[in-house]
Amino acid sequence: MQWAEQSESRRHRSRCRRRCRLPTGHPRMPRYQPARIEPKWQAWWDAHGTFATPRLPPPGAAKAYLLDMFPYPSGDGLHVGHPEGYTATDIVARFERMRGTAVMHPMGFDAFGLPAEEHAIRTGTPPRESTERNIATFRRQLKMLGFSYDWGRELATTDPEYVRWTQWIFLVLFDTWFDPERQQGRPIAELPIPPAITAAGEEAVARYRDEHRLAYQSEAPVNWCPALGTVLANEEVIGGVSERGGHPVVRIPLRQWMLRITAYADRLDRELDGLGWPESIKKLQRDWIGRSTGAEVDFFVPPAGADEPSAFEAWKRQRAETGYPATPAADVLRIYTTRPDTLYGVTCMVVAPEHPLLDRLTTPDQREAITAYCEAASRKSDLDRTDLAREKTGVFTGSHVIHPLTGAAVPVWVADYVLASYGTGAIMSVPAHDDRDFEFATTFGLEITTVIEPLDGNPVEGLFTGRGRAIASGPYTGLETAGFIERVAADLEAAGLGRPAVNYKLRDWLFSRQRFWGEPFPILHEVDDQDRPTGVVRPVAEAELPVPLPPLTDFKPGDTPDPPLSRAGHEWLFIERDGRRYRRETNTMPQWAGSCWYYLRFLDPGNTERFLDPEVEHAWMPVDLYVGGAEHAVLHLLYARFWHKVLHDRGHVSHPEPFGRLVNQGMILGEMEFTGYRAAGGGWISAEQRTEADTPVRLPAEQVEKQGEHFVLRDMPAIRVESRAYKMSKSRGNVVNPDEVVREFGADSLRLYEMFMGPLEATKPWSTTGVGGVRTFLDRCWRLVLDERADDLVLAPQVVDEPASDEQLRELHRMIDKVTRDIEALSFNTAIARMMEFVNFCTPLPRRPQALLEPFVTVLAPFAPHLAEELWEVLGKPAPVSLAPWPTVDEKWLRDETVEIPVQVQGKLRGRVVVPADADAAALQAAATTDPRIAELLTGRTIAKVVAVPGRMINFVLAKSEPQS
RNA sequence: GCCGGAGUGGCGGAAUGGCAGACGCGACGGAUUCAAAAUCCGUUGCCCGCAAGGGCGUGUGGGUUCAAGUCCCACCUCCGGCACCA
Repeated sequence: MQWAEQSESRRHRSRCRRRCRLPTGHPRMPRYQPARIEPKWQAWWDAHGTFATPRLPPPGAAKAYLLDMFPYPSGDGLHVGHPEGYTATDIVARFERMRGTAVMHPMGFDAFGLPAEEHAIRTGTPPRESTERNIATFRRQLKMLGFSYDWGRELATTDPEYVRWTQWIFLVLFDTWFDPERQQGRPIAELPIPPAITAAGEEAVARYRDEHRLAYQSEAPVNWCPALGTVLANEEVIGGVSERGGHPVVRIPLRQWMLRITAYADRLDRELDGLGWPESIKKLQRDWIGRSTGAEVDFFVPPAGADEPSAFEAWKRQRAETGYPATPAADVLRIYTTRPDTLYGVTCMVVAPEHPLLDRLTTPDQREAITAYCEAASRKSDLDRTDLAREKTGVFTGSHVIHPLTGAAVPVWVADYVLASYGTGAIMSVPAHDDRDFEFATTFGLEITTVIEPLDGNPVEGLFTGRGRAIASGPYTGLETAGFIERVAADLEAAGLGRPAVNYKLRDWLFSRQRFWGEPFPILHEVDDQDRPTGVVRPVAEAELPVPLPPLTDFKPGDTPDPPLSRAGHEWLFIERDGRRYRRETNTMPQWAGSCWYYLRFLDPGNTERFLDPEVEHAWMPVDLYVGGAEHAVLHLLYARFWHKVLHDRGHVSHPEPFGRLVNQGMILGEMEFTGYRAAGGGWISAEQRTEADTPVRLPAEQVEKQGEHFVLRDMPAIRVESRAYKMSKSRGNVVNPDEVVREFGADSLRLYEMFMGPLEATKPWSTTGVGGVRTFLDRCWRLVLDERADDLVLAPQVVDEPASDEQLRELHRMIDKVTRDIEALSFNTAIARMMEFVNFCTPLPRRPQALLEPFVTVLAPFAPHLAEELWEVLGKPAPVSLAPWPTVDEKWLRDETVEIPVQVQGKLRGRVVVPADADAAALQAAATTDPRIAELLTGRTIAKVVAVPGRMINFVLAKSEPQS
């Protein structure tokens, strides 16, 4: 394995050396040397401002906003996955520019983030320093690839001016409440205050407002690891201990900033409809939002010692009068269900361990068990609690509630498979028709009552979760699921016992982090003379933004969940305004904040008056094409849409959605690998028989061959070998470095290769010989125009200034037509294939008319811009080809005079005939039947039918005949 | 378990229901060269055949159609995502 890798890379290196070095003895021989021409043209574009974008599109011009997901500038530098999407948008940007479209094509850096902070903790270097260093590397690498960004618009989310407006948007969220009736965010000043609140005084009004803001504070349980001194994400907690170090983790409530994204759940779901996004991504978002419809139902909690039937009847009478209350009082257990048609199958209730009513429902003899159970549950992370493989656990509370329709007593249990954060934190358990309830009931030997049977009438033993027809359901017996749900929900509502309800899996967005390297919140907490918070919160005035990060030297987390910013000096931490003393908010925003609106700031990056000029916004938005990895299918794209909608509601942007068309580039895997397995004894073992004990060994391709379905060892065909490509990773050692590829093959080759690998959206393995293949193509382009044997850059002797032939023009215009359509469809691999065919066509020509080469170079320009500029110059055309007009296709060259038509007999290809392009069905048939082979096949047979598609094919269908003996 | 996506030569991949394998890699042969590299030209799905030609071929099994890689049904495998949301 070692050996194979070494020999391979040695081969690459030696090939590179041959290619890149000037040929000895002919120092001026003008070979294609990307290392020379690429920096030259990058500097030229820079100096001439070739890609600078005006503030507004010129009057009358179409606009195109072509956006890449901006990178996090990691210390590892650019990965070959980055240029894949970047090249795609760059080709479109360059193409659109050449067509006269006003193009917005910016780039920046998503520069807040954990790695920089961890680096800072390790080394003591301020995160800003390492971040700036990494940005410099990324910028150099992006420029090296010749992307046509307007670098004048570059921004980093960490720029103080950018942070200023991120904080400003937070204040917009803070100043907004969601009006459910209008389904719209509105200024907090317009929030109607109930008279009772007004009467209670100014403080009550302030509290009421705070409770309705889109940015609000709440006590949320978090994973706190005392040993590590930090709060951990759910994914970082395994089995109740920290993934790193195995330290205990406790769930503690902590004051957190939340964003009320759930208010927009419905719009975020519905407004996906019109977007030009992949259906799979829309579905991911819909699933994440997780809208479900059903009903809420109240189960009566009988007061201790009361006569239950009469208390229940009294409660029902009261409910019939007052109706269903918006918030449940302590006399009911409220549940949410998507299947109210199974109400008659309820055999038990289950509440989450955190349910507020649990304490009241617990009887003295069960208290000890319940307390122990809840404590154990509180120590588990969400991840442990939702581990499906785990057996159901739970404890009986000792008490019961009354079923609102049947009046039956239903026992109440507590179990952690019920989540406090969804619905009402309590469920009705219907074991016969829900698999989780079934499992729970089976574990604890609870009753199972069947109330639904399948529509086909065959009764089902045990669990049936499908829709069907109700049985043993009182007045609803015989109804089908949909009708039952509709009717029972209406009946419950009329009786004040329940109502139709909608629920979302989406939770409000926990927006604060106990980290240093993020945007400080522009929020002040009032403190008393002992520095204790009074609970009054005040936003920092807009004019005082940005709130900068304090200078710190120690970024380490502390012993308490207190954020690093709380260790800032007093001069940062405390501030006086209007005679009151305030302490700054010390949490910071998560990394998502900056990426929620960068696409807006690109349009107006230098604006010091506002976050974005409305005139500019109106002219460029929405984004016409957004390309990036599918890993952002949910979070980034959902968060950005949410912010955008709030900004829209508040009148700051003119479109409800930011990204019109979205495309996900596929992942680039490492090179294909063959893996054999050695058993403990040293002998080979076939891949399908291997066990954990066998050692994987990477094999060179020469030792492997394909036999039937599988790859086997060439020398031992009984031994199967695995063949696949893996995700690039440092630990696997299969990471391809763009710097090295550019050094060996050139930036144009890297760009072209990544586009030629396959469809943009497909996952595809890297192949270094494949890069060599496109490099060969570029070499051929070079030689098509230039004389490699001359001493200077001069045209090849075959290049002539004479008119192109009809055949050549036909070839040229077809190529232009295909490439144009393929760019529009983002089908770059086939566009490149077509250009290759064109070069293959031109190479053997003894005389190559300039009229053929010049349009070709313009078409090549979006793909291999540096080479195209150089060829353009040698052809004597004024630079830059990057802004030359895209060649127009002359339709007349797309039409053929004659076409070759396949002739089928009984659906099988039996010959071809050449006919005029406009030959109709009759002419086709006449031509086909004169072909001797076809005529012979038709002799003595009856033609039952002739299917002739003019310009396409002809098929003779024969009548059935007796088999000849 | 659920939801996506994909299965086509040795490999990456092309193919509005109408000539399967464009283009590239690799391999093989030739020209050039003292030799090699580079370059240029050619061959390359499998099987039978000297050839002309024929047969078979797009994960598997069915179906629709004059015609299926493409449409429909069932299944298998791989990749990715989600995962007790009542």
